[in-house]
Amino acid sequence: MSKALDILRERGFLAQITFEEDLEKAFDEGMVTFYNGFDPTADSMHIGHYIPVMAMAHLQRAGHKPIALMGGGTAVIGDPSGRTDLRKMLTREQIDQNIEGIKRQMLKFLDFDSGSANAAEIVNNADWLLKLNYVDFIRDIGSLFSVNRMLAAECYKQRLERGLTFLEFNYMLMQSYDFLHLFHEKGCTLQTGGDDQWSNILSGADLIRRKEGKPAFALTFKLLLTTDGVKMGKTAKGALWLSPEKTSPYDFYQYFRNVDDADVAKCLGLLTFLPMDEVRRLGAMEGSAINEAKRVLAFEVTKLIHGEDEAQRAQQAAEALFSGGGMGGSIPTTEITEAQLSEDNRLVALVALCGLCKSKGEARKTIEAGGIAIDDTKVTDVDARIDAAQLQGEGLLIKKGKKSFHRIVLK
RNA sequence: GGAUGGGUUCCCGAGUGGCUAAAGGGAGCAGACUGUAAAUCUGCCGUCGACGACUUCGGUGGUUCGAAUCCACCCCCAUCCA
Repeated sequence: MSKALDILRERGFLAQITFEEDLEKAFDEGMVTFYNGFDPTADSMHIGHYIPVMAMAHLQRAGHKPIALMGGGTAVIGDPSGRTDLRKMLTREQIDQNIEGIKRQMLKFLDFDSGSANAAEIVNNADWLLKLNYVDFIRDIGSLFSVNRMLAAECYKQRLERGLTFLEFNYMLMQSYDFLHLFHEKGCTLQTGGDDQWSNILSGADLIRRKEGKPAFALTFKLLLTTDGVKMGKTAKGALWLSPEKTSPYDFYQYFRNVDDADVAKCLGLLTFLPMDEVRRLGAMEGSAINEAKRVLAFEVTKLIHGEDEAQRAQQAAEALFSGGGMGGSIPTTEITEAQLSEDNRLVALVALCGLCKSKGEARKTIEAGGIAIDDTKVTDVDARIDAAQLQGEGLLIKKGKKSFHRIVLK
């Protein structure tokens, strides 16, 4: 039974695969060790990392061994795929800290228990890349790369028109070397990643085939794009993060509660573990009935990331708020002190403080546009002030537009 | 190293001495309509205790009553040549 690939195929993960039949056979014959790269540029994953992690989880459940490679060594170069700015250099300590944060989030999806044969592992390519000797490297590895072929790769073709430094040009070699290294050290024969990584992954697999004469495979996942072709997960506040400190469970829930109709089925397959029968049933809903599917989607995804309790609370909060009025559940809340309040008790200050608006000016403009309501009453006075009494007990519910809520209570 | 063309607000991109906080588009936010969707229409869209004030047009100096716009030097980018 070729379960592993079928599962990914059915759920809509697959973008491109090399030697599909051989890979399928390898999956069927026994445990395949595979890896997926992650950039430890922050201490939390965001929704873009989620697809590979889900795919890794599916593959591990099918009996294969996942390795999460942290790009501690390559992060300092910056992947040229689709990006124009060089990334900031991070210190070793920051990177290690970030890796810890990311690992903690992966624990929910991957089994790192060393007791099992296919336990997941985390490695950091800084451990081997930083030790490389330049001359050895270009002789052993560089000699196996054809510049002509590299230039033909789609990711460089575009960059050639805009400019590409030699530093970035080397990214492909380093990533290929990672694959070779893991092939040697861990018997890793497959690299996975987002579809924007196709060229890099492919060249790694090629390197192993050429240098070792052994099979190695490349597999990419579809990127999480909205129907408009834009990367999903962009919000007013930036990326959609998996850590509750960076994106509250409520906001996280709301993001998926609000996805485009056309994206619902895709998201259910990719982002949840729901059986495909259920995914198809929900995805086929039309008109306002599809709101039910969105509820399920938002709940399931929030549950996977933040746990069932948080998901429940986010859902209750959303439903209480949208069905008119009430508090309850976990609405993002800000506590403020008497001192803060006496310093500036204008409503615009509070709205800016809690993050509903980026600045007091923006808060003022939003009020002028009729976009701010307190306890469901539209505010018309730009100079409105709030006193301590209003913040007692349950506090004050500030609403911006139709979908953003924030509660303010006195500490 | 040489020649040429460039660096404008979140992004693209006009502007070539005062009428310019800087056209237009995109993104974003808000309003109407809706299903917490999409499409459409409308408003906002540098910052601020805001009928006013302050800071922006790669950097630093200069010319001028007045500069994103002119001059000098410097930095960066692209294309061609080496």
